[in-house]
Amino acid sequence: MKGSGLRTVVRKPTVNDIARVTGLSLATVDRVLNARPGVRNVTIAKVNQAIAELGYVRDTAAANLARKRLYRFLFIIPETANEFMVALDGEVAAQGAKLVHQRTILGRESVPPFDPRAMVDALDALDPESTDGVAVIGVETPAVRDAVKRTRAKGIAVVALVSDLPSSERDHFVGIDNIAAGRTAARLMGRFVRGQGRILVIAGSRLARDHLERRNGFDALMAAEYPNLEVLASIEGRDDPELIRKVLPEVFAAYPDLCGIYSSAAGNPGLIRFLEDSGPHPDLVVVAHELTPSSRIALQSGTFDAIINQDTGHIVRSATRLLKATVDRVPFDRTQERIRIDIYLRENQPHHEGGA
Amino acid sequence: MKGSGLRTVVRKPTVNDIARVTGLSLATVDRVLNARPGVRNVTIAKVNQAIAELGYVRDTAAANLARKRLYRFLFIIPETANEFMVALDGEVAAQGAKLVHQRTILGRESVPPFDPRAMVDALDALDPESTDGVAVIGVETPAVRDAVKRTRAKGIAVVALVSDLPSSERDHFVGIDNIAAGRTAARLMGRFVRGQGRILVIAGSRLARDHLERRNGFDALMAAEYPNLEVLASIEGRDDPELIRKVLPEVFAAYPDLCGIYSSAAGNPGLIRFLEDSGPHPDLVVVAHELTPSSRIALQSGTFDAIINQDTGHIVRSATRLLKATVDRVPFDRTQERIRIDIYLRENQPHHEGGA
DNA sequence: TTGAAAGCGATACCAG
DNA sequence: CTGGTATCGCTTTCAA
Repeated sequence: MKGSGLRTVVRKPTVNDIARVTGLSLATVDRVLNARPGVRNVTIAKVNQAIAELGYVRDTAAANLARKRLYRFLFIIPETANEFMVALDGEVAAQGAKLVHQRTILGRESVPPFDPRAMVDALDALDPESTDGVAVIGVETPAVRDAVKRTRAKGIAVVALVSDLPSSERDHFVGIDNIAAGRTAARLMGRFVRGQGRILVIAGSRLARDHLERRNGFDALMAAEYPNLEVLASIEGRDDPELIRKVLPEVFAAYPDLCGIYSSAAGNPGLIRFLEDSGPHPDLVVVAHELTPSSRIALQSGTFDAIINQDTGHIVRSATRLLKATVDRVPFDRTQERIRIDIYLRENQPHHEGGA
Repeated sequence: MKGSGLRTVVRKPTVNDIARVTGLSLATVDRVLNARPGVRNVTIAKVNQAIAELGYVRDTAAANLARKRLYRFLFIIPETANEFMVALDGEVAAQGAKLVHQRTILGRESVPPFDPRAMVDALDALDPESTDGVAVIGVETPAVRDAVKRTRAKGIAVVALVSDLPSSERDHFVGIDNIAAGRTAARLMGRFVRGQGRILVIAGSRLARDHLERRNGFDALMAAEYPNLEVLASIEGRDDPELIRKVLPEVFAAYPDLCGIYSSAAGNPGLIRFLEDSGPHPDLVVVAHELTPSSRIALQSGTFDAIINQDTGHIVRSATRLLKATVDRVPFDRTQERIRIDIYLRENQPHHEGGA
């Protein structure tokens, strides 16, 4: 039995120690700590010297207390009825309720989906006086890209959620690697399907970068490794359950040898309803995205074979932490912020204990 | 565009407000807030009344500052060389380094693996004066169970890590549902294997509850749903790579129709070495546990087909949060603390960006 | 049983 | 350019 126990009782140095060591006042120490103007270079050097020697690290909690700091973050989420967005919005609301007690307030604002113009207006309306950071789910168009740049220029931190906006130079992206997610779906499809036949892909919007990336990843791996499975031209579900439900009968009629469906976007309830109404499909493999109330049931009953998920709770927590780290200009833990590409089968599905 | 913006600037009530409203002093308010003795019942009632009316919630950061609170937690981890334990230990070290700046110090202590006696001694040596909580990975024997009870009776919070100790009435369990993990492995095996044949299970120790549960879950699902696959009596790998490597040749010789291996414990490097030395096994499906440096490579190269993982970073963070919540007697977020049963295929494997 | 006042670590305002 | 001091929300002696 050995170990690096708990005996290291380290009285950490404070601003007072720095003041004492340098013979300066608290006020001056604070000035250099916060890079405020009006301090001679020699003095600055003296303080930094002491900081280095003492190994001083600011106590954020105390600083926030004194400063009465409030983190005001806004989540701009598409106003769609799909379960994933609803879940995400619910997480923002739920976590926001707790974060109030940690000097953080989360606001929510919804904009019409796939509407770059609305997103631009929402961003341009932001006031840095009342908003420290914003998390957006948007489509990557030049207008949006520029609006994000303007927002950051105003001094508001920006993270892209779910669908990346790399060209906008947002501070961070919080979401999964969608190309990898598409490849993962393809791998599951390839290994689960027996024999050969055709695969149907139900896509969402061609405007959304995440949907496109999934599709590309899926097609690439299927083509490379499962030549016996023919991937059909995808149908555009527009995340609309009713639309999806209505077009599926024709597809099934046209391709009797359909052996797999990859539902790469939203609108799963329509797919589920069709599959359950049209009797059991024992040899059909269905892989879908996002663990939601309806897809959960479909997975349980065997209508779906696998679900690829991104954890909405994690996404919201991560976005909040990253916005905080950005405005505080402090580093963050990469591994903690990496959103996993979750694979759920019936057996490893987390139990739903009430909650939103 | 609508939303519940950010305008709600809520000046939250403080102890001063309570004092003012009740006409009492800060000291008295503090006494009832912290359930300290020496306050008349009427006074207590008055304060509680005000708390309820104002909707007061204590500012933990300020309280900890004033109290100079330090959270001292100890992780007792088996002194095994296996990659999973090494990773876990590394996480404790890494997170501990950052947590110092958040009034939290994480200690580490190692004990001989599968040695109930050593664990009991380590627990009994704990002093509540210098330790607020402890996270243990241990085997569930009556002696350990009682030692955990004594530890809690001393006023030290206890969480079980990775392998549960339900009979000990530990405060929390941080880890996965291992029965479900076993079932998940079985499902992957059943869906990935083509045709029929025998399945080999490499087990760890019969003392470890987590290993047993995985085995039970695996067997149950295989028997119920894949009768065409015969699961052999498992071999005891004792988490020892060398031992595993040495016994495998006989197994392969004895069962030429081996079509799957479920490596349910540690010791993967031995399995990998054997598989790679004995030439390619195109039709052999291998499912193993824990994403580690060696299993990562095996997954990438195709030697392993799937890996079931529990995130060590998450486990350590969760254990720390739960210990904190326990000693502070405050609630926690169930969904955040649930450790997922991760499934990794080659395609959704997280990129390794340096780090431990 | 209750209150006054100092202090935790850091910030900010007002003088000098 | 630099220092003194009140303050943030809460805890903790020390007195009364």
